[in-house]
Amino acid sequence: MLLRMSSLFLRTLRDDPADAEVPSHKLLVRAGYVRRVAPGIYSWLPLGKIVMENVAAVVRDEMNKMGAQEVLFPALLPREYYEATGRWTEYGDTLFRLKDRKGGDYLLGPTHEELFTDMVKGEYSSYKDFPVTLYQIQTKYRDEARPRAGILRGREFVMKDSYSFDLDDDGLKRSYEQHREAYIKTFDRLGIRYKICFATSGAMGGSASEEFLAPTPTGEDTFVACHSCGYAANAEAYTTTPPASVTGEHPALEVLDTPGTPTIESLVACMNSDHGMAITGADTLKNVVVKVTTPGSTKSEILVIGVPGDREVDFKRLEASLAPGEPAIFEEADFAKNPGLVRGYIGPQVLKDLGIRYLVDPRVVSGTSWVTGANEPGKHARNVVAGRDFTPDGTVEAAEVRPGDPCPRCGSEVSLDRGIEIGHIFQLGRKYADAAKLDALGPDGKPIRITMGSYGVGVSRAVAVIAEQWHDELGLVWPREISPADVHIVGTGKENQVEKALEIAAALEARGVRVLVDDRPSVSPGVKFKDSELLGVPTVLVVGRGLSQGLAELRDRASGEKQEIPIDEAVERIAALVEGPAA
RNA sequence: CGGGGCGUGGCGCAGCUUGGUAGCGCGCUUGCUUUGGGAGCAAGAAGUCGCAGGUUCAAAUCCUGUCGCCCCGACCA
Repeated sequence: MLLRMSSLFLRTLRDDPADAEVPSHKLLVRAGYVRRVAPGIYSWLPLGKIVMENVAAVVRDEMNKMGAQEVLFPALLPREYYEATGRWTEYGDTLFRLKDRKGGDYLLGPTHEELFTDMVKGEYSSYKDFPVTLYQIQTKYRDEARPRAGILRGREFVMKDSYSFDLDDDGLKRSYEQHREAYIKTFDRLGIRYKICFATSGAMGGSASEEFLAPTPTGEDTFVACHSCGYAANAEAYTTTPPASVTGEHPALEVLDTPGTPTIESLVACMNSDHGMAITGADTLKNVVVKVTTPGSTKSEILVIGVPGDREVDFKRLEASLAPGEPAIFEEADFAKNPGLVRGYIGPQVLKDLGIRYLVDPRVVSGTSWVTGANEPGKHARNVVAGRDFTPDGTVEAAEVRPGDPCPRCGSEVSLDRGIEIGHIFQLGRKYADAAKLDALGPDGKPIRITMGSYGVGVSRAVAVIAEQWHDELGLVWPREISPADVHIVGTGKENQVEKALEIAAALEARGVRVLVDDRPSVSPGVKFKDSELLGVPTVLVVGRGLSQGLAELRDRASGEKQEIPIDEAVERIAALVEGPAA
């Protein structure tokens, strides 16, 4: 491959685009890899297209190596497939919907579980056919409420999704492990730093699920990591370690006057000054009311969540815990309709009588004593003992996770970081197989319900993540396998320098090296250097003022190292770099 | 959906308070000079000032409405 900048469809920008915030977005636009067309929708220019293909090629290679077979489904799909699994309605506004000329409902596929399942059902029917794993690299569509961060989170994006079909749980486990290994190899090759995190399976049901999160400051997912045992989990999947249950006598429950204390802060201050206590927010029990709806039903249930007063309820964690139920904030109007719930002074003592379900943080174990609301305006109670004065209906992971919280595996302190999801592996189980009645006929003549796994890699997102993790103040710094070229040859000013650059470029191309050569006439050296730094090709060869002494300059984009080399050795030196020490 | 900001040549922005010739930088075209760090000089091309209505002799500027976009939050791969 040989790209000449004199004719390459490329325009680099000196200024950051006004609408870009994150580094990958700014750089991919400035370096002329992508251009925005509509919110969350981007065009890929020649260099960007090459980079995306390179990422796709790595993903494809690793999928093929693990024995998966590539297929391709349409992006434009009729409603009926998503009707059968209920997702036409469940997916909500995120689904891009459209009508054909006859008024028939169509959608742009956000994922393709239904199609894969249906295809396997159509072709395979014997246990001898299984297991099988299929994948595709497709453009997906999600009408996100708020697309952001350029390529990182678009409404149109390229994704590799694969599905495994197995006869039993052990087979599913094997398929899952194979994908896990393949993903590790894939992301290693892509040069992405990542953390494999336990994840919640959410509304999709199923059991084991892990996310590959690439840590970056601009990430949207929060994950918990333990640096002593290596445990890592999406914040939604973090499990709180409950203290041992407490036995022993507590003084009787006592109701105190605490006027004007609807918040934990004011309550703590009042207790300590007016009632001779020495407590912190952690000694109080905060009770948060939510209403929960289940998809497909219009009724909502009132639910009270009890967490230690020093912690906020993390709505994402609560949602994950309650899935498929969807919690919503209890509003003024709701309180008005439920006079038993006194806003700011709710205590669990009366919930049983009100017939309201009460779930508590795992730290609220039997025998613990709390300061909490007395269900009357201006009054709180102390010595409210779990198991004596109230009995929760269960526990719930809803409280926020904080750095320093205990690791559920080894007890050390965990840290919190942000990351971007680049891969997700997921033991789906039989939800889709059940919906499609996907069976194989067993050796005994009886049908076996197939069990599935689903696995995704964000291909276009990976491009942005690599840019996010591999750049400096000068521009992009691509890992070689992803880079649009192996070497960027800069021929500065003088005509003979450009000629020599082209000559070396041709020789390298003949060796199978992918070359980008800056042969633009009458462009000043400064501009060419800046562009080479912005574009981020890993190796840069400058054919310039040294030419008359038979020298060229070899630069490493990542380290910034420069060295003068005899120009006659340039081809060999570069070929060696590209082919690697082993080859 | 809540909060904040912005719509002016391809890109980045000024002008709006106080109405009167549409301006700057980058990029682009032509010529000459220049050629190791986003060159210089000269001459050019390119804008329904988001849209609609109103006020006015006159609107990018004032008023009303509307559409769109970006950022933060809520929500999602």
